[in-house]
Amino acid sequence: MNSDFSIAVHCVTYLAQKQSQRVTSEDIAQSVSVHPARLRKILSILRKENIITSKEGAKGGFSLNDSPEHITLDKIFKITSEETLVPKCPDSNENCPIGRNLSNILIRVFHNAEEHFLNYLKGVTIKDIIDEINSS
Amino acid sequence: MNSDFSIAVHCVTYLAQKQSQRVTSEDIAQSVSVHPARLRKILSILRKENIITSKEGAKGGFSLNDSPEHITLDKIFKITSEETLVPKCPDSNENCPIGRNLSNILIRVFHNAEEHFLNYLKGVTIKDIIDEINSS
DNA sequence: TCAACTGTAATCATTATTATTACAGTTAGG
DNA sequence: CCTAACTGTAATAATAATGATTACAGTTGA
Repeated sequence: MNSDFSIAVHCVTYLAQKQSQRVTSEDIAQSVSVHPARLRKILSILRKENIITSKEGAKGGFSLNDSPEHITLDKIFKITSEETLVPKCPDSNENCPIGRNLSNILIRVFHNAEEHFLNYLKGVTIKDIIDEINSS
Repeated sequence: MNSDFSIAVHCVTYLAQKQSQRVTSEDIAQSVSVHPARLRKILSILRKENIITSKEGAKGGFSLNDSPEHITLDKIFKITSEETLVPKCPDSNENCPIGRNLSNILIRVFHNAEEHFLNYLKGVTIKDIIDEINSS
């Protein structure tokens, strides 16, 4: 798993703190310590899902599109990292009854496990995170 | 996440099918399609946790130490891949209130989410997997 | 028109993962 | 007690994934 998810959460949290002000990828990069070009790629995913809005050109930038209490972490996880929990199985021996079947079975098991994982994340919103930050 | 977990499950399932026969890492490698030296490293973890037994020397090899219905996937996940679900956060800006606090908050959130994940895996045993293999 | 942005692809550097080699230590069986 | 067949483990090399950086076309406000 790469760190797109945690970076995305960071971006959204950052934008939420800035209210509806428009901020540049350069600004956000200051907080996340990640290259603006990479941020823009991740922000682009969030935009396609309507979580944020972007504006090109001078005085352009990014801003939040939804309220922090409506943005749940499972949504962000799904769009940035879905399926990354499913383990890669080596392509095992097709002639072995275990090798042949195991990978599909494990993928199914992991699918279900990921669902439990997401189900928990569904209960956590950006507002929860902001509250935690403010109380610490 | 590397594929140690799925390889470990494969090994245990394989040994379970072989009953208490002793098999070599070379044998298992045939089924998993992974280098014997890597398998021995993973098998070594399983041995330390008493899931399997190993015997060195001529006629040596590996065999299962526990019954398939008692071996749950969460156990295997924990010993091979614990904490791998927690996303790596870039070391964000200490001078930014969000950067400073977010990584700890996310780690906590992911801890909890991983627990839900493991909780599901706890309900799946090696016997379940063998049954699925046999019925397919 | 130009400076300040986003959007995106291409390239390069770094890190993680995996395969392979090597060899010391153990053991069964002659 | 020798030797072939194993495990245990470290070291090295190859490959793949991730991330940083550069580059530049396209958009926009002033």
